[in-house]
This record gives sequence, C-alpha cells and structure tokens, in this order.
Amino acid sequence: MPRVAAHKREEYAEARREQILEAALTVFSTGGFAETTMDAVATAVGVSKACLYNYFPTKEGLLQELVQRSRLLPELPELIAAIRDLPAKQAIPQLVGEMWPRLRERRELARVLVREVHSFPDRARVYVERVRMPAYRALAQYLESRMAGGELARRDPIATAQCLFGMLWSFLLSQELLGERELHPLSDAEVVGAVSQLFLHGALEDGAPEA
Amino acid sequence: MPRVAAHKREEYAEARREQILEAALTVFSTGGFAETTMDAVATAVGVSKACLYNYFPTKEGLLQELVQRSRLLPELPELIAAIRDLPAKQAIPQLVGEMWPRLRERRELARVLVREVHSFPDRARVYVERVRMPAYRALAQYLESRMAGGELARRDPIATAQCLFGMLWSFLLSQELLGERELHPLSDAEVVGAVSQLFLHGALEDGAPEA
Amino acid sequence: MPRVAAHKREEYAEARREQILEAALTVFSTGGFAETTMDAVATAVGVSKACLYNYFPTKEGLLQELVQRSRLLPELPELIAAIRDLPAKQAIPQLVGEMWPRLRERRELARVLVREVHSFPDRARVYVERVRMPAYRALAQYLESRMAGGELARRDPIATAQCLFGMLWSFLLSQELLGERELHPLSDAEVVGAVSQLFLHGALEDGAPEA
Amino acid sequence: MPRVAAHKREEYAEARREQILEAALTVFSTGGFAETTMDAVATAVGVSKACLYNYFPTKEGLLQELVQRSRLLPELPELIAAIRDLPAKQAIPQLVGEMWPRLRERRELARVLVREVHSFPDRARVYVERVRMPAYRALAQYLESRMAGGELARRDPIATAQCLFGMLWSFLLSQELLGERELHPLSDAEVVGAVSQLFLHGALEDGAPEA
DNA sequence: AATGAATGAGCTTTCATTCAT
DNA sequence: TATGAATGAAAGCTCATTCAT
Repeated sequence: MPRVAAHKREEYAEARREQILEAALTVFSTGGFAETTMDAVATAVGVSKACLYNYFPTKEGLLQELVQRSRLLPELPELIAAIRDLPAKQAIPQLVGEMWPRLRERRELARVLVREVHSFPDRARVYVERVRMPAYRALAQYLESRMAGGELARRDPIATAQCLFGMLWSFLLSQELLGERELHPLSDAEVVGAVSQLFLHGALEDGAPEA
Repeated sequence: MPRVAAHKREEYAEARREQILEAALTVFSTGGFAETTMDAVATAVGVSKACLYNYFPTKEGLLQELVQRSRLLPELPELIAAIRDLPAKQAIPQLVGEMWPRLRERRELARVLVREVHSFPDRARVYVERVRMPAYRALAQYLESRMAGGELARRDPIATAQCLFGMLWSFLLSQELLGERELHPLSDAEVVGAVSQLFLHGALEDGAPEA
Repeated sequence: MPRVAAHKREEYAEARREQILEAALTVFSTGGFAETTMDAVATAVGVSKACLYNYFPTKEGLLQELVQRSRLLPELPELIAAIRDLPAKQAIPQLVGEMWPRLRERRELARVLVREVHSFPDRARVYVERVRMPAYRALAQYLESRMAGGELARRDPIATAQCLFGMLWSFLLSQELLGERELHPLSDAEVVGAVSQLFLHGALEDGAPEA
Repeated sequence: MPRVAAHKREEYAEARREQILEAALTVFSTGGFAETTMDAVATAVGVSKACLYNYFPTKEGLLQELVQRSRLLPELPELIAAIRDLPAKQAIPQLVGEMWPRLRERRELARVLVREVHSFPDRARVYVERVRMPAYRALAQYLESRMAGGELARRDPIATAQCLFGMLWSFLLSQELLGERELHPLSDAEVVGAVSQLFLHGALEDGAPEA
C-alpha cells in the first residue's frame, strides 16, 4: 500500500472519530449518558452500532474521550492575552462579554460535563485537571498582575477567579439548562453586566453609609 | 380498625418512606441514579427490593420524591429573617457564614441534584420552582429593601441574588464534589470570606486609580 | 418468616438448580456449550432466560457447576467394593459388565466432558481431580491387592487401571457419540467381552508359539 | 496467460491455504474453535481477516478442511507394512513404539478433533470415515492374519484393534491434554510398555492360580 | 491478492417491575 | 407488610461475513 493511502486512511478515521464524538455530544446532552443507547448514538452518526466499536472500545471510553477532548473555552488563553494590558475595569467586562456567548454556544458540552462528571472520580479528575484548573490559573494570573499593580484588592487570586467563573457557570446552568430563562429571563447584556459589575464593584453602593 | 391503629400505620409508613429516601439519597449520590439498581437501594435500606414498591410506584417516582422533598437550605427563611434589619455589610457575611456549612453538610443532595436534574425538563422544573426560585426570591427581597435604602447599588435583585448563590454553588461543587480541594484547598473561612468580600466590595481596590 | 418456610425455600431452590443443570446437560450435549444459547437452556428448563441468572452467575459458571457435580460413575466405589474379594478373572468381567451400561446411560455427560474440558485448563483440572483420578485410584487399589497376591502381573497399577478405563472410554466415544455403531456395531456383551478378555488375557493365544 | 503462470498461482494459493490451516490448527487447539475468532486466525497467519475468505468460504469450512485433511497417523500404512511379517509379540511393541511419539507430536490436532468432532454428526462422520475406520481396518487386517496363524486368539479383529487404539488415545488425552502428567507422569517407554504388555499378555500373571 | 471499513444478526447479561405467598 | 421468584424488555458488545478499493 502506498504511503499516501495510509495517510488518507488515518485522516478518514480521525474524521470519523470526530463525527462520532460530535453526534455523541448531542445525544448525551439531550438524553443523558446512561440513558442513551449506543444504538441512538449510531443512528445520530448515521452508521451501525457495531461501527462505533471500531473507533471506541466501549461506551464509557467514548464518553471519556469526549470529556478528554472537551474544550469549553479553548479560546480562553487568547481572550486573556487580549486583556493582559488593560485595566480591570475595562478588561473584565470585555472578557466576560467574550466568554458568555461562547459558553452559551457550548451549552451541550456544559450539560454533559455537569451531569457526567460528578460521582465519578475518574471522569472528575480528568475534567478538573484539563478544563477547570487551567482556566482558573489563566485568569488568576491576570488578576494577580493587577493586584500587584494595586488596582485590585489583594485576595486569593484562584478563589477570586473561581468567583467569576462560578457566577458565569451558574448563569449558564440556570438560564440555558434548567429553564430559568422562562421564569426570569436575562439578556446577554444583562448577564454580562450583572456579573461584571458585581465582580468589579460588589453590591454595595459606592459611598454607601458605613453601618 | 380503630382510627388510632390507622394513624400508627401511617406513621410507620411515613417513617419507612423517609428511611428509604435517606438511603436512596446516599446511594444515588455515590453511584448516580441511572447507574444504581433498586437492589442497591433495597440493600442500603435493609429491606427487599419488592418492598420498595410498596412505598414508591417506580424508581423514577422515588427520585422525583427525593427532588420534591429536597431541602438544600430549609433554614433559609429563618436565616434571612435574622438579617432583615442588619446592614448588608454585616448581614451578608453572617448569611454566607450560616449557609456555607449547611450546604457542605448537604453535599450528597447537591450531587444528586446537579447530576439528575439537567437534561430532564420534568425534574428540572420541580427543582427550579421548589428549590431555586424560592431561594432567589427570599434573598432578593432582602437585597431589594437594602437597595431601596440606598445601601446597595440598584441592580436586578434576582440576578444579584443569583450571583451570590452561584458563587457558593460553584465552590460547593468544586471543593466538595469535584475534588478540587486537593488541588486548591480552601478553608470554610476562606470560602465565606472570598464570597462575602467579593459580593460586597467587588474585586477592585477601593479608591483604585480610575483608568 | 417461619423456619420451615425458609427450609422449603432452600429445597425449592436446590430443586431448581438441579432442574437447570439437567436441562443444560442435555442441550450442551446436543449442540455444544459455546454453540448453545442461554435462551435454549431456558427454553429447555421451561423458565425465562433471566431466571437462570438467579441460580448461576454466568453461563460459564453453569458449565463449571455441571462439570463439578458431574458423576460419570458415582457407583464405582460400591462396584469395586463388591469385587474386592473376588479373583480378577471373575471380578473384571463383573466390574466391566456393571460399568459399561452405566457409562452408556451417561453418554450425554460424557459428551459434554469430552468436548468442554480440553483446551480449558481450569475445567480440565476440576475434571481430572474430581472425576478421573479418583476412579483410577479406586481400581488401582484393587489391582494392587491382586498383584500382591500374585494373581496379576506386577505393573504400574495406575497405568493398568488407565488401560481398562481407556478402552471403555474409547468404546463409549466411538459407539455412542461418534456413530461408529452404524459402521461396526457391537452389542453390550461384545464390548464387555472384548474389553474384559483383552484386559485379562491379552491378545496372544495362550500357549502361542514363542517367536 | 500461459499455463505456467497459472500453475504458479495455484502453487502460491495452495501454500497460503496450508499456511492458514496450520495457524488455524494452533489457535483452535489452544482456544477452541467456537471461542476463537477469525481475527485471531488472521493474526496468527499474519494476514487480514478478509484475506482468509479468499481461501475458505466460511469459518466452518476452514474447520471442515482441517478435519478433512487431518492425518493423525498418516504413516500408519507403512508402519503396518513394516510389521506385516513379524510375530505379534515383536510387532506390537514396535508398532506402539512408533505410533506413540507421533501421536504425541500431533497433540494439537488430537485436541481439535476431540473437541470439535463430537456433537456434530457432519464433522464426526468425516472424521470416523476418513481417520478412525481406516486405522482400525489397517490394524485389524494384521491382527486377522495373526489370528489365522494361531498366534493371536480369535476375537473380533476390529474390536481388538479398537482396544489398542483406545488405550493409546486415552493416554494421549490424559497425559498430553488433560494435564494428568503432573499428577501421574509416565515416560514414553512406560506408556508404550504398559499398552504393549497389556495388549499382548493381559493383566493376569502367566500361570496364575486359577480361581 | 489483500485489506480497512462496515454491518446484521445475535449473544450474554442486567434490571425495573410484578405477583403469589 | 414483606419477600423470593420470575420475567420482558432492553443494552452493550461481539463477530462472521461482505465489499469497495
């Protein structure tokens, strides 16, 4: 067999893998991992069930790969790089404004993660180490530099970063996945504004009378 | 049969129901709802599998009841009542300080909710309407009164409440359920402090140089 | 629950187990273990497939139990006891005459053993240790006593016993299981006679001219 | 295409067939026919699974061919020819001494036959007609001539031949395939001696006291 | 001639649920 | 009320076989 063909083969196989992962994301997100059959995945991909097993060893293996490859915010490094030299007052709204719509777009992945990652230490570890911690660290680094400059209050930068992501994550789950949008809808601008303002200024009125 | 006997019988049945729900919470939290068999629940309760069906119509019904009865923070009304007349600067740390350890204690329930409630609109609705919205509203009411008094900045009180709960929820998931405690441990005081400070004052240093 | 009921339960369960084993023996013998589905076993028993799994953990476990409990010649000790004090010339034909029809009756078990026990060291060990060696030893003991009395030639008693069983086993396989009966049929008397005579006297004509 | 090329092609194909059969024999012997996948066969051959189907129509066909071509003792005619004019007392030990090591060498084939031939009338017929009966007949013919000469006792020559093969077969299975060698090891000389002696002289001590 | 990819059919095993006792 | 026994309905996974290349 000529080498080129082998190359094409690999390309083809990789494309198939991605095709399967994508379809799996959708069906797992819609119906839950345990509740979704491999038949359903196969149908979504448009191949036979047996074919899936040429690409992933087990159903669990498919999920693992999904979590492994999951990139909730692959652009985060760039987004942070873009605000590196901006003052927080300007940087945070910009950053949040960029992150929020991206997170919204990836709500399917978010749903799979939030559902399948708890209770399963193996999956959780992969997720925390590959997805969460890097994000914390990237933001914390920025915050730290601004704390050093006296612009931000000196606090645990990781914990502070977590506060920001926590608010966003919470809005994502509630607005996009739990249907709170129907009970208390918030526009993108409102979410971004609420999170940015609170993160920067807190809830207190400036110059509020000291108790 | 005399009324008394009937009463006793009902008491007994209710005790059994609660016994089952408690055991179910533990095993569902540990292993996930779909992944846990009714046999496992029965074993945890110490009765036979068939016996469970005298108290709950189906496995799903058992979960529904669990979510239905779930009280992540049943004490919230009292806690809020206790701070009603306190200024936010004092009230928020107190409130957060009371909520956080209670949430930590109820991490099993939190895990079940976070896992089983997404992807399933029925369960989600029950959860949002009975658990989340009431909590938002209770806190929002307090915040609103303090906004009216000029102590807090005028913002959407529900969204603001969500920000507070979101941060706490996020810390709960990451520290207690995802094992981030091993990568970046935070004491109770640190969590309470970080959330309270950020919520009240924001991340900006007071009197930070305006860009 | 009264003790008696528990007792009955166990009796019932044991009866079911035996019922399953019996049916399994038949279908495995007819169609081969690997080639036979659990559905076929269930149908033969007259219960559902799932029911089988209340009594045996796996298909392999069912076979293991079958081999474990297999008694090709449970009466052997008695048969040997009955000839203990008889001279070999009388004892061997009597013994062979008793063994052969019993083996014939158990041809189903023989077929399962001959098929499923080779290539699988685990199964083989159980079979050899529990079925074959005890039989060798029982016969060898008799042979040894007769060798000591000068009636039989002094040879390895185990190997000699194996020769006798080997001939019988071979006739069993060929006549009953391989269909040689159609090509060269042998009556019970002929088999018993051929084996006994050869075992006692050998093929040489007495007083045959020494080469 | 010239005839020569066609010839070469056929030679090549036949070589491949034999290569496949040889590898199949090994893997079937090790793991059992039904339990072995075509993938395993292909791997053992060093070709792709699909390639096998260019040489054999089905997995069953592959086995059939294996049984069909199986020669447990292809040299038997010569071995018998070599003893034709020898007296039994000399011929039998010589014959057994030649057969036993050959059988031992072919234990893989023996294992496949013993496992795959019972329960399947089709396979059994092929095996009996092509392997067993010819062997019986060849030996029986020799025995018959010696019976005619008065050297051997007059008995059913086929049955007598079966006795000899039966003992050998039995030792082959138990020593080589069932692991009895570890419990009661017998050297080649011992096996050959035991079988030859018993076959010729029987177990009785010559001139043993008549009961 | 050889193979990577695909699949239909089928198998073992699981489990929520039922029911007679 | 409690349960041991039974089961229908899947689900995950396997594999002999096919076929375009």
